[in-house]
This record gives sequence, structure tokens and C-alpha cells, in this order.
Amino acid sequence: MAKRPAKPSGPSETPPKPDAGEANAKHVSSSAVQLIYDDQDLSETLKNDPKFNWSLARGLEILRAFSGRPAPLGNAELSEITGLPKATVSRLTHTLNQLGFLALNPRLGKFELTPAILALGYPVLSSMKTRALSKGYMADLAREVGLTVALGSRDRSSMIYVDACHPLGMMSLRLDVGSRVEMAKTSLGRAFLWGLSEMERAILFNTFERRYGAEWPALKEAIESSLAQIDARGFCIVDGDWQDDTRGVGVPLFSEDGSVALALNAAGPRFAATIEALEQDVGPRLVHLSRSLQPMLG
Amino acid sequence: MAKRPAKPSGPSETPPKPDAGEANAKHVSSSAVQLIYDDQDLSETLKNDPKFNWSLARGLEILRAFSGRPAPLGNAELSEITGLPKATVSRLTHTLNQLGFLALNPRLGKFELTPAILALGYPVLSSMKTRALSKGYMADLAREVGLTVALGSRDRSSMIYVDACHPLGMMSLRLDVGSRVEMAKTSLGRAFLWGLSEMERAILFNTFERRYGAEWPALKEAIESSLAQIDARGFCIVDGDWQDDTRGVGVPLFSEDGSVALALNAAGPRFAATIEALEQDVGPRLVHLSRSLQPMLG
DNA sequence: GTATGTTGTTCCACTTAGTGAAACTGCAAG
DNA sequence: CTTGCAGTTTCACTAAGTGGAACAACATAC
Repeated sequence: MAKRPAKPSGPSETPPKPDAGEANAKHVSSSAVQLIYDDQDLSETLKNDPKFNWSLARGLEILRAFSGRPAPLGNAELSEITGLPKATVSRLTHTLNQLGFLALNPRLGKFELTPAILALGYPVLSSMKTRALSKGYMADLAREVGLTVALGSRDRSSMIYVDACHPLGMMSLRLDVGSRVEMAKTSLGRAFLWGLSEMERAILFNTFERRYGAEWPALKEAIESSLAQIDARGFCIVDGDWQDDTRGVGVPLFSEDGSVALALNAAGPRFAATIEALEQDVGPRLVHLSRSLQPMLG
Repeated sequence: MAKRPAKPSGPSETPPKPDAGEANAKHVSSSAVQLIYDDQDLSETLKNDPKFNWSLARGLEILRAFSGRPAPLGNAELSEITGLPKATVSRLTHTLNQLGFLALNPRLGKFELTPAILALGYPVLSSMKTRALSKGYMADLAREVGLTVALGSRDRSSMIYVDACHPLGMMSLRLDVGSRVEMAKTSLGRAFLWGLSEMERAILFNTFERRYGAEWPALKEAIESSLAQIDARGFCIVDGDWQDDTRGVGVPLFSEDGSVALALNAAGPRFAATIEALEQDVGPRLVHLSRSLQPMLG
């Protein structure tokens, strides 16, 4: 590979979107491969890591670009999103297409993710005993309380749904396996946070601070209140911090080896999730569920 | 990158598993990145494709290596599985680790896939209207008939579960989102096959022939019988072709734009899935479900 | 305590695979 | 016929990625 640093071609054209104006005009591409969805300054750390394979990272960045966007993406859009040059994107999409992870929608001439990606994730689901064990209980609970019940795990500073059960009529909150939600703002995330060590939590708080900026002080207080709630009664209720009209209740779940690797929650629109119900009924039931799963894992 | 062709180091050691003994001793690595799980001679076609990015392919091959194997894999095992040299694997796992797709299990010193992979697949699930629409009906059906009901889509020559609903007690057939099953041997796959064009089917039959060898003639007849069944009554019953003790019934499902992109099936162990039930009850109900979903997609 | 077989990492020489600016090809409006 | 935009290809360039071999860090075995 080559030419990351652009040919010293003189100070001609204006760079379209120099991000934060990283002084040095070169290294366009490596500054491109980065967060999109999550997290911090990987790029910086990685820039001098001889073990790091940028081609692979760029390719995965293409796949990640589909997250959060409704549908098919063309090479131009992908180039725009990832910040990678058109030529590079063209070759990466070609490769992913050959490998079966992207399919060209002939109608639109754009790429879509294929189910092959799902197969990549299957081992994660199938190896999680907790998931199989809790599934039935979660479904029952969802139906009985009329809320979406979910099991989630961590990815860096967000939570990812590992399973979700919706009650019959629920049309909102259409989240499912693979959904990503903010750790700081959801009951699921805060329940998870509760189980981490002081140190890990401190690191995450740092990340949050950088991410949420002015919002952080208030958010931090809210998080700490949630953690205190879990101390006190085993669950925390989050009301509108994540989405205005949504209320949720979360509990931590210790997994196979004793560390918290999972959390459970139940959530729904305010009208379906009254504070009373969450406090008196749903919360305690989640705690109970969490406790009854415990022994089956040790 | 470099050195795909090994240094002309003389005819010393015996290659461990030269696959089919591809005459030419070089090109070890490119011959390595290939099927593992599916399909044919990509490698050959791709070898001279200047647009193909091998680093990306190798990295994804690492991720794919986790499929089908129960759990954590070390670099050595990954090297063994993929056929890539230790050094390369070490760098790729390092990269995937940095990106958050692999996590090092400190207990074992081996890598595991993380939920981050699930997030990659989420757009596939969320963009599939059929999935959301059918979910409730599938769950009901699963409960009522006591079988696993699944929705699947194609990846090359296999089917991938896009959703699955298990009845309460069912402990076998633990398949789920992302599960991969053989197209040729399952009711799901054959229902899907039914909806393809003559040409596409012919191509797949070729693949099957190469894959199944001596088994193929019998299998082909079974497939054709299944297709005829769908012609006649809309569903096909497959009895033990995939797993000895398993029976299933499948129906094709036309998706948004009129092409068959999905199939539905219901399956379970023989004692739970009698031929009578499949023929008189489950089959017709699946057909009905498929038909009632149709108009909601056009 | 020294051998032996693991595993994963690092070195290093090597060069080709990957790169990106720019030119080019289509296509679709205007 | 332009003009604009999406996608591909060309081309010159070289550093990114490679893989063999040496190395380090542990286990176990003897």
C-alpha cells in the first residue's frame, strides 16, 4: 500500500471537510477510519502501530457505515460517510461484494448488507447460555407487562441488544438483536454500569464527559442516582433521559464467570410504563428474574 | 504486501495439509482465504483481480473462523483454521481487537467475538419489513403447533436464519438469527430454491453437485420432489434429509419487490412433527401466513 | 534443573498489494 | 450539447503488509 501521505502536490485545492483541521494535510485516510458510531481517538493511537492493519479497518468501516442509515448506499455516499477516497471505496465494496457481505441492489445501483453478516454474529448469540435460559422468561414478562424486555451487553461505551422481546401490540421501540443504545442514557446501560469496577466506570465517565460536553454534569448526576437506586432496591428507573417519551427499568445480570457482562431491562412509551408499574411490578420482577438466572450460570 | 509466493527455499518440509495438492507450491495464503463455510473456488477467480483487497478478506476470514466452533480461539488455532501464517494472524487479531470485534478472554488467553459484530448485522434485520410483520404470527404458530418456526434468507448456497421462534419446551433445534443451514437439505432452503429462476437454480445445482459428490443424485431427486410438492400444494415436507431425527415443512415468501428473497419453515423432532400434522395443519397454515403477508409488502 | 513442546510476538528483508489523484466512462437531466 | 454526478480505471509510487525465522514466555515432563 502506499501513498497515505498525499503526493506533495503543492497547496492547491481546498480540502472538502478537514474535520477539525488536523494541521498536517496528509493522513487523510487514517483520520477517516474512526468512530462513526462510537468512541474516541483510536486513530491517534493506532497511527503508529505497526501491527494494525488499515485495509481491514477500512473495510469494516464500510460495513459499519450502514448502521443507523436506513438503506442502500452507493460508493459515493460511502466515500462521503467514511471519508475514504472514491477509488478506495470502490475496491473495498468490490471485495465485500465478492465475499458476499454486500449485495448490489440492481434497481438502485447501490449496496446493501446481506444476511451473511448475521452469520458472522451467530457464534456470539449461540455461546451465550444466559440468552437461551432467559428467553422464555423475557417473552412472558414482555407479554404480561406490555413492555419491550431486552438483554444487552457492552460494546465500548454503548450497549448492544443481544435479545429483545416485544409485547404484541407494541409498534414503537422497534429495537432488536444488534441494536445499539447509549450506555449513559438508558436503564440498560446504567444497570450495566453499576456492575463495573470503580476504575472501569471512571474510564467510561471520562469518555462520556468528552462526548456529552455541557450535557454531562446533569447526566452524571442522573447516572449516579440510577446507580444508587440499584444499590437500594436492585433496579433503576430511567424516565425520558434517552428518548423523551420513553421510560425504562434496568437490572444488572451477572454472567457465567461472575463478572457483569449483561443487563436486563424493560421499557416502553410513558403511557404503557407508568412509574407505579415500574416501581411496584416490573422492577421487582426483573430483579427476581435476574436472581433466578444467577444459579443456573455459576 | 508481499511474499505470498514463498521464498524459493528449496523443497524441504512437507506441507501439512496441501488441500488438494495444488501443484504449485506457492500462493499458500491466497488459497487459504476461501470457503471454510461455503462455496467454491473464489480464490481462483480472485487471484488476479486487482480490485480485490486480500487484507480485508483475510481479516474477515478470521471472524468467520469462529463460526461452527464452540468458543474462544487462540492465534495458533486461528492460524491452523485459516491457513494463514502465525505472524499474519497475530496482526489481524490485534487489529480486530483494537476495533472491538474481538475480545481477549484473559482466563484462556484466547479471542472471542464481541457483541459489536451483532451491531454490524442490525441494519439487515431492521430494514426487513417482512420480519417485523411476520414476527407475531410466527410466534403464535410456533406456540400452537409446538415447532420451531423460522424465517430465512439466502447467502450463496446456504440459508441464513433471519428470525426464529421456538415453542416453550423445545430444547433441540436451537437455531437462531444468523444460523446457517444447508439450502439443499432443508425445507427452508428448498422452498427458497423453488422461487428462483431456472438459471439461478441451475447454477446452484452445479455447486451442489460439486459439494455433495456421490450423494448428489439422490439429493437432487429429493429436491425435485420438494419443488413439485410446492407446485402442487404450496409447501414441501422434508423428512430427515437434513438431520436424521428432524422433520420440517417450508414455504417460499415473496418479498418487497416481487422476487423471492425469503422462505418460512416450521420444523422439529419427528415426535413433535408428525407427517399428518405437517400435511394437514402446519403446511397449510404456513401457506396461509405467507399469502397474508404478501399484500402487506407490495 | 534442564529439556521439550506449547503459544504468541517481534525482527527484518523483501516487494507487491494497496493507494489516491486524476483521467475517464456512462448516464441523466437541464 | 453541456453540465453534473456516480462509478471505474489508470498509473506512478512506495510504505504497508507479509511471512520465515528467531525469540520470549510459559507450561509440563523428565
